[in-house]
Amino acid sequence: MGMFSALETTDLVQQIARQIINAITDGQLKPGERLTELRLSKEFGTSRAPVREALRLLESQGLVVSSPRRGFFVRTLTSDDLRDIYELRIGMEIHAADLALQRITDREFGLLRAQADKLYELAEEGSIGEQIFADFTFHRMLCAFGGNARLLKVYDDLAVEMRAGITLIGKLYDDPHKIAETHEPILEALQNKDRVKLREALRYHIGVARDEVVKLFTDMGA
Amino acid sequence: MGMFSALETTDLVQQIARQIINAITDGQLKPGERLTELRLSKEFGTSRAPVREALRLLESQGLVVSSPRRGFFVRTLTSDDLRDIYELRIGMEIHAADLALQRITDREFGLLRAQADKLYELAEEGSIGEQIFADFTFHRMLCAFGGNARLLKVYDDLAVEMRAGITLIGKLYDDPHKIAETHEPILEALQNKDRVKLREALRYHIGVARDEVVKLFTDMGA
DNA sequence: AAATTGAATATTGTCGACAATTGACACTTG
DNA sequence: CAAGTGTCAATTGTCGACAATATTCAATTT
Repeated sequence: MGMFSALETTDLVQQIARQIINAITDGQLKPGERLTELRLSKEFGTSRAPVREALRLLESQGLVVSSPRRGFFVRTLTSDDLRDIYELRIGMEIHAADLALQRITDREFGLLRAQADKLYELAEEGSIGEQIFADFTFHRMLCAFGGNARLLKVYDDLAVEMRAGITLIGKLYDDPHKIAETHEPILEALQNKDRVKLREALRYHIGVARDEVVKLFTDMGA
Repeated sequence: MGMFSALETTDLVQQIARQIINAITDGQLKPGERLTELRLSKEFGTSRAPVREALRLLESQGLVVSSPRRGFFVRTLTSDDLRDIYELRIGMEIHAADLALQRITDREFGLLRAQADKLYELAEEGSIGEQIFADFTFHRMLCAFGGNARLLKVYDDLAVEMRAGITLIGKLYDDPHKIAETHEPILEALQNKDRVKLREALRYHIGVARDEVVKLFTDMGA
């Protein structure tokens, strides 16, 4: 390893994309809202070109939609979309966990255990945002330990959409203590190398989240 | 229904992206090859702007990679990449099939049956390209019948990469008759609504494909 | 000869401009 | 007054240009 670390190449497109993502997942930009290139480029102090490229990037991630000659709009999530996203998440995460079962190291398991413990802490004294982020981190770690880079990339894309959906709902979908506890069967099955139990645990765990999210979203009248 | 159908809005970016995809999956553009914007824009007779946007689109699909200030390159697939892609495909397709099991109609099952029969026909008298496409269509139909739009989109993205990998290998990875036959257990399990058998059949079927593809690819010295 | 340096060339990142298209709104017309 | 038409401002699609950066390659040094 060299003496110096690579300097941050501040890619303008990347920066713009990041900011728009944040604005959407924070709820500052509302679903269906029009994103005119000129307005955005003025806010960022750039020309329209990098904004357009950033928007295309976001379009491929499903965060915004475009129709030719009409421009870009923040994607409107329906309850069907949310159901699909969580449903897909179930399938991917079960598969990742299945892969992780065969290759997880003690150190990695320890990291998962620690992350689960963090959930208990945050259930006592954390903000909703922190709880959601910690929960997400647990599941992302599980996917990462599956060792499939392509899967992790898809999972991250899904996560952005999930976050947008949850922000839209605006409240936690269950008691945080209960959420923390439901991670135990997952860890247990992982430790015992029990594939069937692991699958069951994840299917149940995420299935509950899916049902709650869809329900809350539908109740809001979406 | 009106008298006229909507005129094709020939989106330039879309057209360019399509052409580049074809060139890559056909093997005209080789892995690692540099894609300079000026050269492409000259070939297409456009300016660089739409070319850049098309390349970003392809980047998000994983077909090309870019590094800042250095430009775009056709993605170089490693055998690890191919393993990851097929591994992920196993997980997604099992999940899609699981969903399809619960909701598939007789008509849809008939379409799958017909597609499987087509594989036998093509094993006798079809080109390799036709066989691969027919096989792919069968599996894509299975995913579609799962009813999850988001999953189908991810699957399609994966398919583009799979096709690029197969083109790179340049030959079929197994006896076409054998390939056709291995679809029977899938159809059987689907008809009998046997989730476990369906999962097993798919895992085996795609697992064989994964192993063969990775093996051929590694043998080529990649 | 191998490695290093430096100038020349090629390429990207970004910009401002212009034509084509869309959507809104006032205006005509029956 | 409803329906349709024409006009105008706003916005997108595309382009060519320029500065910043990367790559190439010949000259130089070790």
